[in-house]
Amino acid sequence: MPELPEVETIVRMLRTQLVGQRVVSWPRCVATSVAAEFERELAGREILDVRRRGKFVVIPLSGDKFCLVHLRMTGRLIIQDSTLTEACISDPHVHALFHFASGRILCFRDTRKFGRLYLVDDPAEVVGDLGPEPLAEDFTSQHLYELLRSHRKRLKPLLADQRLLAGLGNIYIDEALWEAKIHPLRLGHTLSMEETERLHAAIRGVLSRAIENLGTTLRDYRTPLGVAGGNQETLVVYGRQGQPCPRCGTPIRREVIGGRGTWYCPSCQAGD
DNA sequence: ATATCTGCCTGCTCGC
DNA sequence: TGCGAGCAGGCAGATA
Repeated sequence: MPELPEVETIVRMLRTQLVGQRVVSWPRCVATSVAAEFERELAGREILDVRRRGKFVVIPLSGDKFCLVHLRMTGRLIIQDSTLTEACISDPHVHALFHFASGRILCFRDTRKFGRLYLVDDPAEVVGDLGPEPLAEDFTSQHLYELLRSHRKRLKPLLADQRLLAGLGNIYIDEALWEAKIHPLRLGHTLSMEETERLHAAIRGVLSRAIENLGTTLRDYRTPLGVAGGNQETLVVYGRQGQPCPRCGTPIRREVIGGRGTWYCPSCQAGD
């Protein structure tokens, strides 16, 4: 499932491949009037940049429009040679296809159809409510401290709330909490400054490392050129119930918190 | 304000 | 072997 590092990896590759390209057509999308509108609106526009905001891909287009993509669980953006256009169109999971004058295509493929495409005048219509970027230079531990104190929520659902902090998902929350040695059920406002500094460093460290490794591939995620990420090798707790904590040897525990599978070390991360 | 539940989806795993 | 049940989870929306 693409979280911040996966989207960042995708955005970097798309940027090198697509900036300056012109959308020729949009031959296929879901059969709604909205899709027809998409096709009409996109044709002829040039891709000016490819950026990321939280887990969104943000594509500024010529003519003051923005295309935004959220991959949710299984969404993928794939760059291919147009010789494969027919194969893409006959793929039942391909829901949209950008054609470019260069002869390449960009496929939006999503087996579970949770992903979303947007075409808007202002990105704020879609991402206006997102919290700060955890990797931004000006996102300090003091900011995180204030953010944690502003809500009486448990850390797991708090860190997953995109309105409070943008980009974290199930995997990196669990990994960051393990690294910071903090229990996922702790109430955010009970963290000391020292604990907050540990969490701040852990979040940024976990995300930065994942970007260096081109993202975490557990099943579906691939870069736009079809390559799996390598960060799954570095995961310590996510999906590893019963396996020994590499820090203390205690078996990793799985618990459902806020409706999500949550993995943590009951010894290192004691005290909820 | 926060927690909990449902729906959206499909592929995969598990148990019979 | 085959099949149905249950599960996974980001997010929106409803409800407690």
